[in-house]
Amino acid sequence: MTQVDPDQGVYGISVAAELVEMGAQTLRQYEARGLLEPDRTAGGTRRYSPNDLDRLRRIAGLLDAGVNLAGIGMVFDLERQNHDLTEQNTRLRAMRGAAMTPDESDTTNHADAAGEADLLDQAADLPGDEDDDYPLGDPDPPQAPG
DNA sequence: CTTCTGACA
DNA sequence: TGTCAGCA
Repeated sequence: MTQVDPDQGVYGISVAAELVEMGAQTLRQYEARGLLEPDRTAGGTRRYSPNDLDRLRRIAGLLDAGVNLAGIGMVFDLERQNHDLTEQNTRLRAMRGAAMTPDESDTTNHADAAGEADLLDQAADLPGDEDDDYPLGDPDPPQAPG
């Protein structure tokens, strides 16, 4: 049986917009905001995957909950970081359980010191490898009167 | 179909 | 702020 890749873009923007009950312009806007990145054909037209449609429905839900588009972008980024960190966590746990015997808690000579340091480096780099998108720096919003 | 700009609540 | 209409 040929299983369908849920990440594979199949729907054109009009079909996708109808399926999620949004305007096509709105879908383009979400992509411009970085909330979505549907596939593109060689000609440059968007192809939305089933996962993209789920993402669009989640955007609608978050908007309905009162989260603005900027906040939704933060939610998605945090979800990705959470996913990556969880993955690294399970790998670290698995490796430590396999490589260490009770007597070998010797601090001087770890057989897998190199590999362990490598994983630790990856874990440490995770939050930063996403170039700092949301500085959260200026607390005062630049707002024009009227 | 694409990007871009402006208007409305 | 988010959505929609019109243009090229």
